[in-house]
Amino acid sequence: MESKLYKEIKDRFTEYLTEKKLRKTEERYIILKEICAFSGNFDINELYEKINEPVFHISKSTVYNTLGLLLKAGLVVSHQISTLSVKYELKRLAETHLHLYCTQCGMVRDVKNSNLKSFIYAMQTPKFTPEFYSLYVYGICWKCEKKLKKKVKNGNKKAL
Amino acid sequence: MESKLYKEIKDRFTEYLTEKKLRKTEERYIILKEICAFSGNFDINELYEKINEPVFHISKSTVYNTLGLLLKAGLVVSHQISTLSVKYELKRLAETHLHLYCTQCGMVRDVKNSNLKSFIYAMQTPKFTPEFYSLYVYGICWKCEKKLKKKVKNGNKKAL
DNA sequence: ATGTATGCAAACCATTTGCAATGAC
DNA sequence: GTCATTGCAAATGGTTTGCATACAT
Repeated sequence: MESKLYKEIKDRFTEYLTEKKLRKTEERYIILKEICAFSGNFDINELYEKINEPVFHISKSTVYNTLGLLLKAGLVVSHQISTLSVKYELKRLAETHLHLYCTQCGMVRDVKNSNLKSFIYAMQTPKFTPEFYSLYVYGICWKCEKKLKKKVKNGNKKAL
Repeated sequence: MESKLYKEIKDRFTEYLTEKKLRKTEERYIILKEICAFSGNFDINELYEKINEPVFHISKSTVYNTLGLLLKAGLVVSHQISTLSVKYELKRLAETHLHLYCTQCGMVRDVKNSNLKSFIYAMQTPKFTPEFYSLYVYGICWKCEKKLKKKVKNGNKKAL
């Protein structure tokens, strides 16, 4: 099933490949299709596993390569939050998203906020042409907060 | 010369170390002092070189260790923008800053904006307790824009 | 036919880990 | 004296690079 979103973004990717005289390979479109099926952020491993399940084989190099192309084409954005994981997201979705990052468990939750875009683009940024933004809010998620409260009750004063 | 900022943050670090029963070593205070001397973001190498110039020697392990502590203590925040560089910043300064990131040359410029804080904390974040945020605006800096215009004039259509 | 793309393996490099020696308490 | 911290060296692991083979144009 080809989603409406995929169809639209696929066309823009094709335009990009044509303009830059790059090849339209099957792998690239398979990767893009799987990316469009995510509703929010994902990392390279989630994408890699999804693509190669259960059979078709596309190497990690190619996944990296294609993600790089999509970043350059402005169709995907990357969020590097912690040392251990780069998250990617369709630019289209990311534009109205902000990202809640739990500093305890590393969870990232995307939250929609439609005021954000206009607020940010209304700001002055001298000598700089903005193209995109990303907002991370760091804090503690609900689950971790519960766990922490338990610990405090038990008199555990160590470890934040 | 001990800055006012350093004095204040040093006291909060001391409180933290005391509370957690950690040791107050000379190295930790030297590192904190140099951090306070930055007016905006810095990376591990800039910090490391500044500390060990021209004589005193503190190892990179210790710098990493101390940065980790300061992050836990909530005195410093980290921004991981690209794969190759984690940037750090005093939380105190970062709270009113947003970050302009040039996707061409990798430059990061901190810009003060006093409306930001209240706008962001006014947002609803269900099941999540926010503690800090960071906003990156990606785009093209002035210098790179000039260079790109030249390239386009010369008919270079390749490489974004 | 030409030269880009794929996919494997090896290289890279920032960060983390292990551990003996040091030093804060 | 005890045990956290330092600093070196080695390990780790995500990402990048090199190159032979495959394939889009």
